[in-house]
Amino acid sequence: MKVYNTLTKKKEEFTPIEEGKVKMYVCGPTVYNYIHIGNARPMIVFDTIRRYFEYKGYDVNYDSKFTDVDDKIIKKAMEEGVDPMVISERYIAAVKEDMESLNVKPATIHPKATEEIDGMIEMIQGLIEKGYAYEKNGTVYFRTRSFSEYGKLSKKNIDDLEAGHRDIKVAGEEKEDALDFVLWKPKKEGEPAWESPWSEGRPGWHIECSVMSKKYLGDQIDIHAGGEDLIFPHHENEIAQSEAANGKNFATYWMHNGFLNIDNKKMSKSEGNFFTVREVGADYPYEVLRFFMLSGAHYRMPLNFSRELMEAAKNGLERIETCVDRLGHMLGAKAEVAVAGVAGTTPEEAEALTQMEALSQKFDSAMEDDFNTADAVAAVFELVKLSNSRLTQEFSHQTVKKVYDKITMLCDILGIKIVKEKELLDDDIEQLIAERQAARKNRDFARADEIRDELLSQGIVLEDTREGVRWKRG
RNA sequence: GGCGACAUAGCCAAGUGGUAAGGCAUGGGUCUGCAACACCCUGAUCACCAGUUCAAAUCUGGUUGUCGCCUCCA
Repeated sequence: MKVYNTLTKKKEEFTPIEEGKVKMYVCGPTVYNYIHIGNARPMIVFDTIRRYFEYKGYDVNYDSKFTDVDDKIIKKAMEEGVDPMVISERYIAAVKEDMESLNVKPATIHPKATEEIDGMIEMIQGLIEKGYAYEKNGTVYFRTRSFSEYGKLSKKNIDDLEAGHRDIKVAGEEKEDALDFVLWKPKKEGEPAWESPWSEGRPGWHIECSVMSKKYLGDQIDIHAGGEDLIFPHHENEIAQSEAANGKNFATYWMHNGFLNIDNKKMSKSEGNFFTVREVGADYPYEVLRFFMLSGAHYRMPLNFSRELMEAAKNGLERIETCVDRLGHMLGAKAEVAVAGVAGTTPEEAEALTQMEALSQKFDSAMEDDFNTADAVAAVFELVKLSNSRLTQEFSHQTVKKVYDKITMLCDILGIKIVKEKELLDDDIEQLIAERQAARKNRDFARADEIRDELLSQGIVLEDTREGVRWKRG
């Protein structure tokens, strides 16, 4: 399995620290609002990567934090006149709902920053003792230049940073060096705060991840992931903190997803061009959004979002759903002959199964190559084509079942729910469908169409297939 | 100013040396009472220039263009 590593800028063979286990940490959202579709990209991408590892038999320990204390949360709390905890708890609940909608598995552990303050104080203390950090008037800074490898992830030259045009010295007049960043800051009036040896205050953003990763996964982890914008300074600072504090290499592989853009421009609140997951969910089934994210581009590439692209994704996904639905019906209709015949006994069946295995291999190869989901989806489409064009009622139950299981399993690795739960229709709707069939038999097409239109108005779409009438929610 | 990514058919997109996967859309056809589904057919020499090679979308150099990071940000 090959993984692209931001640290080395190469695809590398994946070798876990501990045989058969994957320890991965994914930076989670700051909970001050409903998540937007850009936040959803890493969730979906890294959930899919996790699912693939699990499919390959790895025991995955997946750690993803919530930043539940931060300026934006405090600001929102003040606006609403409530405790910041009210805000963070509200949006943590919302994020979890959105994750479930998107079929993102809950992490093994979802630590919250406010519940890990002790560990942060401990790590900061250790950094001070080792000379990597210092305190000034209640604020603790990381002494960036003391960590010799600073810049190794973002490939930044520390002197270029200082010479850069950016005005780094905003509020840091008391810092020893403009590059130093905050580990602990004293509270301002009305802000939530915790006791510490230096001041009553709260931790800096970067230290959270170093601590929440160490506590639940240990000093060294296999994969650390997040959006590409986190490479600098967030992940660079995490490396400095963790490696300085623990004296060990932090993460073996650093993975970063590309951005999701709107009209080829980065989403931003100031531009007003962002959509929440819920807004998109109101217009499209959630699995379409997930499918779009996985099929629309490789995870490291930028991905453009538009209604047109979502429509294309919706149509494509429906093609897969229709295929699986058909196979499901074939299996249902043939249930009584389940024991008849052995899979692959006819040349046609054997040939179909051989091709199925080849496509399954193609899927795996795509995923093995730095999780190329777009290519993996292509393999699924080819499987659909194989099924639609080759599988007939003549095939044995076992062969059909194998193809059905294969497609649904591959979709499951991608986290795409392809099989709709069996819904039951009302008796009177069943009655109408039966009546329409009778009308069709009598060539009373006017009545048949009338019934079809009536059902359509109730959101039920009828399709007359060779295998009988099928319905779906439109 | 520093660092980096990308440029493949109408649209999205895979493809890192041997003459271009897949999806969406379009057009034609088959099936069907009709519709829908499905199936068959239909399309690109890979931004441009130069070089390396028997052979390049795929390697090297350059040009142009788009985007990102350097500040909270997935």
